[in-house]
Amino acid sequence: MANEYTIQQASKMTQVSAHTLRYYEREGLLNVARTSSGHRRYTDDDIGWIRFIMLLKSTNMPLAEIAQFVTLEKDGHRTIEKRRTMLEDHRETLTAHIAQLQNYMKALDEKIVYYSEVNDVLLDCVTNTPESNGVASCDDNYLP
Amino acid sequence: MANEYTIQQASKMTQVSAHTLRYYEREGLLNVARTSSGHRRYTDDDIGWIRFIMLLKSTNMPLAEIAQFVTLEKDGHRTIEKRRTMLEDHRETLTAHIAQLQNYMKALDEKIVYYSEVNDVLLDCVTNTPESNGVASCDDNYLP
DNA sequence: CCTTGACTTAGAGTCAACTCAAAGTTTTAG
DNA sequence: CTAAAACTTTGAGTTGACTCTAAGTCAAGG
Repeated sequence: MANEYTIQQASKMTQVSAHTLRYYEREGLLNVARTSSGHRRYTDDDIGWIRFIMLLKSTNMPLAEIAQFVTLEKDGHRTIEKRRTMLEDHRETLTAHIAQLQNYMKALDEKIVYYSEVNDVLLDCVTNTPESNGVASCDDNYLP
Repeated sequence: MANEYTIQQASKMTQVSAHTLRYYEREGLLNVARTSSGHRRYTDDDIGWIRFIMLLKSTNMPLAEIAQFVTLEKDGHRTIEKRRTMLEDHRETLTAHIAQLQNYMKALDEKIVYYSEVNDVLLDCVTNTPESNGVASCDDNYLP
């Protein structure tokens, strides 16, 4: 239960490259124990924390903010309230972001419908001889 | 109905800075007419197109892909089918992305619940005298 | 003991998407 | 007609998040 992993093993377990793991440590997102010779040894807690970092990252939290979270963590349980608040704020941001994406999705759908319709019109143009039809849309290049 | 706008006006109308509008043009996302002296003149179609670019961008389409879209547009209606396909592919990507964010949201909620619970436990620790309770979690710093 | 592969660091390079600066030209208001 | 504001270009700088290189140290198998 007190497992330790090299950077390569940690990399495999978390799908984060060793390069990036070192980078995260330099940026203060991670604080990994070392052997006497200076090699990193990741614990299960570290692995869990890296997975959490990936979760925050995937939901658009910037590294700097994640680093701030870590700073709070170093100050122990006095900061738990603050950290929960950070997570809740982040949750709000994410909710808003998802809602906005769903709106964009609607707009995108409308564009797609529009393209389908224009395509139908143009198929008509092709079916008839080019000269035999003077519909403006057959010559239009622009599609908003 | 054949309105024309300077770059500043276009910027105001689309909320995209003049800097960025020039940048987009350099990157092939935009093709704006000029006055005889070389000043840009944006049409209503250009404004519509910029808004469309912003939509694609907001839904994570990289500029390079948007530029490819423009290239197809230049080739006229022969490429409409292709462009619709691109939009549909993009729609799929967006759908998947939203679904994933919703999953992350669930994971985030679990973390928040966890933090709330830990906080409750710690409040207990504070309420009782420090020495009178030997619960490990009162001293733990790590929160996965 | 030796080799091979894994590890270490500091610092440079990359990429996307801007963002700004400098030096010069054009437009417009008075 | 002139001064100020707006425009032009080329090219460099910035930011966030990596990604790689070089030069060296360490660890495990035969």
